[in-house]
Amino acid sequence: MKAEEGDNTSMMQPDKFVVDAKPSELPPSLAGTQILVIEDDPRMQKVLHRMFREQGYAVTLCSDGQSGLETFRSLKPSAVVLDLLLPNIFGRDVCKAIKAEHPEIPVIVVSAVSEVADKVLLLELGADDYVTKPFSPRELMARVQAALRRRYKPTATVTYSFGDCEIDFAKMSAHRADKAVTLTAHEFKLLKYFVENPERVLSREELLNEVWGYQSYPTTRTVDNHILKLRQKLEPDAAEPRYLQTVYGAGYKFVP
Amino acid sequence: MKAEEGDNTSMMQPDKFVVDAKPSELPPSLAGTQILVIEDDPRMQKVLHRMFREQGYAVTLCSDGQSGLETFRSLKPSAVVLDLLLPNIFGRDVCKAIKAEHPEIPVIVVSAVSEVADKVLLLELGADDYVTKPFSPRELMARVQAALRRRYKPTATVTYSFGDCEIDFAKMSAHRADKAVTLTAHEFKLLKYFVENPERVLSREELLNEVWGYQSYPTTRTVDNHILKLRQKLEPDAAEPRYLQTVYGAGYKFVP
DNA sequence: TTACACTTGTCTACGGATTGTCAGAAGATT
DNA sequence: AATCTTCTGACAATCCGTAGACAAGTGTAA
Repeated sequence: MKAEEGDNTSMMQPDKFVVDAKPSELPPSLAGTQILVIEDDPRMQKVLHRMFREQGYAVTLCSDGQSGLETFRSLKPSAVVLDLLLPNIFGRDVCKAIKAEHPEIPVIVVSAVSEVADKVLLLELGADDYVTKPFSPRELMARVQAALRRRYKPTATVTYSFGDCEIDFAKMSAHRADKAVTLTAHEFKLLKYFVENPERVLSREELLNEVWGYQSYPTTRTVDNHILKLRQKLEPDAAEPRYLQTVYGAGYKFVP
Repeated sequence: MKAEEGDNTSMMQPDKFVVDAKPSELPPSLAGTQILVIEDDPRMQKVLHRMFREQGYAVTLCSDGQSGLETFRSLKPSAVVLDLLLPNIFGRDVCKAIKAEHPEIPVIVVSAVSEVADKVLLLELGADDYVTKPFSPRELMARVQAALRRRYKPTATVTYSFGDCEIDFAKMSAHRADKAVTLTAHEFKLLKYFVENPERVLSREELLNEVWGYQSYPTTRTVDNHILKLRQKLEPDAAEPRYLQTVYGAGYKFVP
C-alpha cells in the first residue's frame, strides 16, 4: 500500500509547475490564507507544503486523521486538502466530520484512482472537489484556488482601484469613471504585475520575463506599446502619465 | 528571432548576448551578487561564466559536487546554478545539502531532459527552478534573476539613509529633508556603489569600471560631473561636501 | 613664500541613447 | 474568412551623458 503510494507520487506530472509558481498568482486579499493539508506520506507532505507556501498560502501539515481533525477545529483553515489513504481514522470519516462542522470550508480530496471510481461516494462525503493520483500539482493548485474563489466570491470581489479606475482581475473587467473599459489579456497581465509591485521600478526585461514568460523574447518596444495602450485606456491624460510613470533609462513604475 | 528558442548550448549567440548585457540590466539591489556555478563540462563552464560575468554578477566555478558544496559553505553565494550531471556526489545530494543548510538561497538546476522526467523530484530536492538542456542562455539568466528578485522582494523596502537623505533604490526615489529629489538612472547607480562601499576610497577607474562598465579609461571628467550632480542634489552644502568627499590624487569616498 | 605642475570643480553644448507614437504585418481566435 | 490582438520597425521628440574648455584648488620643490 505504502509502496504503491510512493510510486504514484513519483508519477505526478507537474508539467510546468515551477515555471508557474510565481508568488504573484494570488489575489492580494487571499495572501496568507490558511490551508490545512492532511497527508501521511512525508514526501508528498513536503511537496504540497512547498507548493502552497510558494503561492503565498500559510500551510499546516497533519500526518493522520485524528490530529488533522483536531487541528482543523482549532485552526479553522480556509481550505483543506485531504488524502483519503490515512491511518487512524478513515479519511472519509474525517471528511464527513469536517463537513458536518463547517460545511462552508472547502475540502479537496486527493485519492488513488480506484478510490474515486464512484464519485458518488465523494459527494456523499461532502467533498468539494477531488484529484486522483497521479496528479499534477498544478491541477491541485488550480482546484484549491477555484474552491477558494467560489467561496470568497460572494463575500468580497477581488477588485483594485486607483484614481477613478477600478479593476477586477478575477472578472477581467475594468472601469474608468464608471465607464467600462476593455483590456486585452496581455494588458491585464501587465497591469496586474504593476499593481502587485507598486512604486517599484520595473525594467523592460523584468516585465518581459514576468508578464510575457521566459519562452518568448519580443522586442523591448513591445513593452512600450502596451504601456501606451494602458495609458490611453486608464490615464486621465495619456500625454501626462500620472499612474504609469516612465523612469528614463530604467523602466516604468506604477504610482497609485 | 523566434528560432532562438530552440537553441542549444552549441548554438548560442554570444554576440547577441553582449548586446543585451548592458550594465543596467541588473535589479538595483543585486549588483555584484555572487553566483556559484557547479558544472563539470568545461565548455558549459566557460559559457556560463562569461554570461553571468557580463551581466555584472561575480561568478565562482566548481567542477564537481564535493568542491561545490565546500565552496558553497565558505562563499554563501546569492544563488546557485547546479548541473545535475556531476561526478563525485550526485547532483541531487548537493542540491539537498545546500537546501538543508540554507533554504533561502535559490538553486536553479540545469538538467538533461530525461533527468527531469519526474520534476517532482526537483521539488523534493528543494530546487527553486530549473531549465532543461538544451536551454537558451537568456532563459537561464532570466530565471536566475527572477529567483533573486523573489528572494529579495519580501525584504520589502530596500531603503538607505544618511544625514537627512533617504534613498530607495528599488523605487528609484530619493528624498532630502523630506523633499523629493530626482536622480537619473546613472546617478542612482553611482550612489548605490558608494553606499555599498562606505568609507572606502574609490578611484575613477574603479567607478568607470563598476558603474559604467567601461573597459578602457579615457581621460574624462565624466565621473567628476556625476559626483557634482550628486553633491548638488544631496549635500547640504555642495561647496563643502560632507558625504561625498574628494580624496586628492586617489578618487572619492562616501562617509555616511 | 612663490611658482609650477597637476588634480579637481564647474559650465556649456553637442550627440547619442532612450522613449512616445504610429501604421502595417503577423499571429491568434472565432 | 473576419476580427481582434500582438508584434515589429520607423520616425520624431526628448532626455541625459559626455567631452572639452577653463577656472579653481592642491601639493611640492626651490
